Amino acid sequence: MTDDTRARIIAAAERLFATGGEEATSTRAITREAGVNVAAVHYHFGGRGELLKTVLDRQIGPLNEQRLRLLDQAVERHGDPVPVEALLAAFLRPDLELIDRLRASEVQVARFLGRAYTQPSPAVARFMDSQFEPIAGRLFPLLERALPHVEPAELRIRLNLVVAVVTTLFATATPAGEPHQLGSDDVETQLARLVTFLAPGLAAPSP
Amino acid sequence: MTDDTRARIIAAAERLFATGGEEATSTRAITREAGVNVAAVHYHFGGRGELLKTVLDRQIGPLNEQRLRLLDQAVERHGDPVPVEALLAAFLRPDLELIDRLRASEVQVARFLGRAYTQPSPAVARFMDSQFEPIAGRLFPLLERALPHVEPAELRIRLNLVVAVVTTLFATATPAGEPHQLGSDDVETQLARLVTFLAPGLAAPSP
DNA sequence: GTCTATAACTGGATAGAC
DNA sequence: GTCTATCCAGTTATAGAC
Repeated sequence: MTDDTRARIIAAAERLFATGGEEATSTRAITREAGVNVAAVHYHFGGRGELLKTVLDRQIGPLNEQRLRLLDQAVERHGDPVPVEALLAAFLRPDLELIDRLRASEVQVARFLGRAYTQPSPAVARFMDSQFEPIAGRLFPLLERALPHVEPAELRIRLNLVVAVVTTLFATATPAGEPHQLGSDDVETQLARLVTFLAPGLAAPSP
Repeated sequence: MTDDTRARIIAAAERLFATGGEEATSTRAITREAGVNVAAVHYHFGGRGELLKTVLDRQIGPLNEQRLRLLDQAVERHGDPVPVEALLAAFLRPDLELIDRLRASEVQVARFLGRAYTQPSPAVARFMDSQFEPIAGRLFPLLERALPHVEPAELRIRLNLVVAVVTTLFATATPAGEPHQLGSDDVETQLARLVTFLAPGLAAPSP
């Protein structure tokens, strides 16, 4: 039952990190939730920190793969200057879908991803940066071509503000019963709202 | 020396919460930093939780007073429909100035205020809501008159997105030496950037 | 691989002497 | 008001039996 124990630990950690946040979740709570022994975490992962990185990677890895895929599709569909609205939608959709999945699951909320952005321990910070880099490397040149009238330095700052919004959407995600921050439970509506709000700011002339 | 002890505890707590975050700061660390006895926190505040609320109130209270003052000034200056840019500037300026002060002080960063937004314990969440309510009550009607073409429900959501940006500015504030997220160390420039980015999104037609 | 038992800490809180 | 001493709950981690 070695693989099973490992999987149960990961599942339990995802549930507890999601509801209570990383810092508030002890190894013992995880093993209790998983129904396995305390020592199993150290045996299978080497300690609490390694388990955390494993869990983060399992969430963010697929998210970013989807982002790259959607960006490719947007380029195919729209040709050279991809409209900024399409770029934004490709960038934001995976996040909204993930929040939606987490809200719908038995898990209460999905704030721990937001916390990974806003209050990273140094180790987590390095990890998050390394995950985001390939996305920015793909998205940024496309944004530059879509918005040639905005200076790249200004655009870089504005992209960080977009990321800031997404971050807080994670950090303040509500449970399934309560009303969604973006007003509707439908992901398409949420996406349309976000793009409508963010695209004009990205495209605004430099101050 | 009773008042002195109390003041020293508050000062030490502000320093430590600012650098390490609230959850990571123990009562014992605070009393060590303050050079007072462990029991003093319980004597003067009744416990760790009450101390935290005191510290939060000292930071956020003046911030919101300034916000209300600036909103009043904007109304005086511009007359009935205050332009959305002026409203945004009045709302955002106190935050940017506070971040700037905290960056310049001996304190490394000011992330703990961001954390109070994004990962509040239930008690802190209630406290933060009660602090924000009078601001929203003053700002929202002004926004509605400035942007009559946007439905109030839509506007409410967009205002939350604006707050999300501010939140993350706090949560990810950089130390004094490192480059500022908003590109410049000058608060006026930062404010102009933020308003330029956020105002068009607030004013956009409903999707 | 899994468990018990325990070491070695750190946390908040408080009783009681001063 | 301030201190010491102490309690007790909870944490990571690991040694060693099974």
